[in-house]
Amino acid sequence: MLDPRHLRNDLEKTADILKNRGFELDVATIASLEEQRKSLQVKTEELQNERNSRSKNIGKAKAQGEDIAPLLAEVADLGDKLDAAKAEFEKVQEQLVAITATIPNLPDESVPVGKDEDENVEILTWGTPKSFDFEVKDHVDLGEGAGDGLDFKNATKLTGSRFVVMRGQIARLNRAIAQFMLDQHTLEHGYQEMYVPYLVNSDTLFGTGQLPKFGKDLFHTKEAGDGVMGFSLIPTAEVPLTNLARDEILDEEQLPLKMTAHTPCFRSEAGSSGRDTRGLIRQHQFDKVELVQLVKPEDSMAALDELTGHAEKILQLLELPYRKVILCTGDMGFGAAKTYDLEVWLPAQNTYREISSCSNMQDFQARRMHARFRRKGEKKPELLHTLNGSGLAVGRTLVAILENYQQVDGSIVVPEALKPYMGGIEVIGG
RNA sequence: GGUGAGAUGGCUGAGUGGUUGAAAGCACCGGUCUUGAAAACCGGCAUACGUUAAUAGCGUAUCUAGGGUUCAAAUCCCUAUCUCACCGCCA
Repeated sequence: MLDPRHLRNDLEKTADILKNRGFELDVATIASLEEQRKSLQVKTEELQNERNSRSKNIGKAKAQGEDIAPLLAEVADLGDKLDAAKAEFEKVQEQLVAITATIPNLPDESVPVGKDEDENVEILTWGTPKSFDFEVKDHVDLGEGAGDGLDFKNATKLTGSRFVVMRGQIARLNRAIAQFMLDQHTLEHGYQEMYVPYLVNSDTLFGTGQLPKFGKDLFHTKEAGDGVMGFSLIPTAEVPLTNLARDEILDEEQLPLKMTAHTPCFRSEAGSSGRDTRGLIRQHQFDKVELVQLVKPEDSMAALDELTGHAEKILQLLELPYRKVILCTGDMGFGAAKTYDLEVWLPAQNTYREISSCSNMQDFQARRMHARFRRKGEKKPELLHTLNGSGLAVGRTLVAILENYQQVDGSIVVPEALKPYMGGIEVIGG
């Protein structure tokens, strides 16, 4: 959520900035609602003030044994007037909240202006794509070849499209990848390992920005209604990890708070039917090791570089060629002020594909979830800055390893960094 | 799943429907005293929003949450959530 002051004092300027990310701010509606809000709020509070003071007087009069009938007659219609004013005020307030909850974050000044992913800017490339002297197979052929290690057919039987069954050494490799990442982040990068619920309520989803706008991308297991909380499967561990700070006031000394978790992620992929239908690239369920940092505002941009570096380190240790791009204004996610994507080289597609997305949300999520901290010696709590990034997506890492480490006979060499996690296995399949 | 008891400020914990945003204690901050500290004593100590130049005043809201009754609700009623206890079931 944006600071409401942007909408009160800098409406036009805010609208211009949001245009860069392809968001049309309804300036006229907001301006008029704001004006109504102001006068209705003052009016309502005045009426409440009157009711409070009159009620107090009635109490006093009664305590002194006076006749309160005339006083009661005086306030007879006050309740109705107050109810009417309140109803009007709440209606305006609701509309205003509904609008502000769907406004995306403002891009940081350092973010290139652009329309879509074609205008993202490459920052660097790392490693050199290996040249193969045979025809490369894609990860589906390689995985199916390795003892039916990737089994899409059975997954379709069990559930439907966009799921996978893994078996044997491929399943183990998938586990090894996650273990390796967790160890690296906890032992070398200073993150605390966390275990979190995979089902979360709608307050939590609102906090990180999935609701109210992106409910269609989620799997809901229990519908909300009648005052009952709904539950949804998490689309990323960012959701539970970041929300740990919801409604909390942290001490300055606790920051930066760095957390990591390995969780499954569930995405309905609404609106992407027909894209990446083959293989592991786009699944309804996949594993991810997530990095989350809660930091002081002045530290968040440096923290983004650091966090992105932690994700890059994984790719480097796995010796997977990648490139780093900065997303342009038009391609950024809803809550992000600045985002780096890491894209890994996939030989079979002859291109780089996203494997990590690292974002600085600044105070956007913190404002939604009242996540604050207090500086030593200061009275007033301030909003935290929140950051998150994939470190990395496990499924896509598996894809990258299968394709980049393949040999002519269809076998896959286990990357050096993963050997300790593979129980002596050095080559898979073939 | 059943039955019962609860949910009050950072924590503990009072609170007969009426000058209660809320006693008291602890913690914390400032002061007096002291060579210094402790003790004792005195004072201060929530958050959000609105108005405002103001982190000054003033107003409004907040005693788990949402509804309701009332001139007036922490207090009465309904619903939800959570916690605790016992029973049932269970990895």
